[in-house]
Amino acid sequence: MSYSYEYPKADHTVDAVVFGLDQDAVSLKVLLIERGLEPFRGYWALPGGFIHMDEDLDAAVLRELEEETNVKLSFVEQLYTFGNPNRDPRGRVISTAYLGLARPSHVTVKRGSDAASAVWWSLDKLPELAFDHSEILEVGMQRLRSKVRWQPVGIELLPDAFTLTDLQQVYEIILGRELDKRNFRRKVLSFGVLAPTGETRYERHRPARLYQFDKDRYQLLRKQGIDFEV
Amino acid sequence: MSYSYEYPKADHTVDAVVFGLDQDAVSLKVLLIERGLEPFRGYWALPGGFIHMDEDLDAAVLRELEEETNVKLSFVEQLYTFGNPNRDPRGRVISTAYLGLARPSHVTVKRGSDAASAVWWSLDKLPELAFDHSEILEVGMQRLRSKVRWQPVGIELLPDAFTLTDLQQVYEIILGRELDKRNFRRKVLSFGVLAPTGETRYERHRPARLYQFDKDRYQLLRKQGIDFEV
DNA sequence: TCAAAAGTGTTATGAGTACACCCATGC
DNA sequence: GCATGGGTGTACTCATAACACTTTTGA
Repeated sequence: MSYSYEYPKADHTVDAVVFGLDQDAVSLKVLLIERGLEPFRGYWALPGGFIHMDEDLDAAVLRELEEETNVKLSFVEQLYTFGNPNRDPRGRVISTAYLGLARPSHVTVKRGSDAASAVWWSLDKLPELAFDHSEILEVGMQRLRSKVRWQPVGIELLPDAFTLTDLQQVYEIILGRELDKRNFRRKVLSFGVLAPTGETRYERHRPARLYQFDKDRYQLLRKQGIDFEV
Repeated sequence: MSYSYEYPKADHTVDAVVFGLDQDAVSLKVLLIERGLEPFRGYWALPGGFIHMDEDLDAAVLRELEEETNVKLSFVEQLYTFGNPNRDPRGRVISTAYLGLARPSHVTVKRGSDAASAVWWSLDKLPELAFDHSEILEVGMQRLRSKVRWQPVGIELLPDAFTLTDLQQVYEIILGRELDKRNFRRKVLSFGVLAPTGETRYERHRPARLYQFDKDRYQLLRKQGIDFEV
């Protein structure tokens, strides 16, 4: 069975909006690459590239991310497909954008493939981006903000063990407002998806209890339709 | 400036999951076409087709819908992009799916283009669908159900003037559960986006007040971050 | 006068929010 | 002993949810 289409075809790319935390867990960063090829050579852009003919879109994102930045994701979901006919000077290029989250421990940026370099950029001092990537980034940020209200997104950004203050800071960064410590703790603990490791972390002051995320219990509650609004 | 890519390219289509109400406003239907061409000739499928090189994705959906079914939408948004390499026997075809809503008054299905026929199907007795369209339809249904909790989706399915009982029935259909009449009315009226037309509709029993949707006021409240959970 | 859908308020419960002080450690 | 962040409980407000009867019309 063979069907042939001879008319011109669009190209298809994937691009990833990947967020991660700074080491001090106090600011949110986005992963950008410096383009090594035309067009927009020397500009900063979202990591991504052309899909292969035999790979799924999700696989293409992970591959491109691995090739260009060596970053592995703790979370990924499809964001939106951008198809404006003029969004790419090379011609008709449709791009499916993904939202990704990475833990700090997994971030070891390397040189590779089409990218001249790859760096975590602070969201408050971004460079001009190639193509329509500013628009894509904005959509990614909106999605992150709306996700955080219903799902324990913060956990995907933190290391395996973390303190409740760490977690609260992540939520405050993403939501862009301060939260009450007592209310926050009561709320997140009431979900029953956080378990103390028994360990503590001491840095200069009173040691803080470390917690870990109980993924099985989370999946169970999700199936029961439980929301996790903070 | 010219960049040429000679490797094989995927095709790109759009498909639409379009919901509408039956005349009696008591059941939710989905718009399907009967395929007139191979592959899956004679099967039922979501309306859609190949995008043109110079048109935006949104425009492509509306065009295909117009060509195949003559249905105009009161609401449309992008749903998800399906890119499994084996989803289409013709080869690599990536499809961006859209969610659409149509008012009953706008529904006048016609013959045209690739479709042998176009019909509103009840959701509880669907035929086997072509390609991965069952999966796409399921994603559309999920999106509709999650949207209904935050946005006055019901209004996009009803005619310009409607009774509160109409509106409640729409919500009950989409949510799949019964709602309390008094609570529902208090809630939807409290948003302040419904205005009585002054008219009533009488059919056999006590006449019901007709309402219309105040779109300007709705946009205003949305900008203020107001949610519309029912 | 009866059948059928339209329309209307009150109460109880639970969630969200605001708020201030003591505790454990390093220096 | 003091500076610093860790850790805890109560009271108020507001939204949700449960619940039953009267009104208006056509037949």
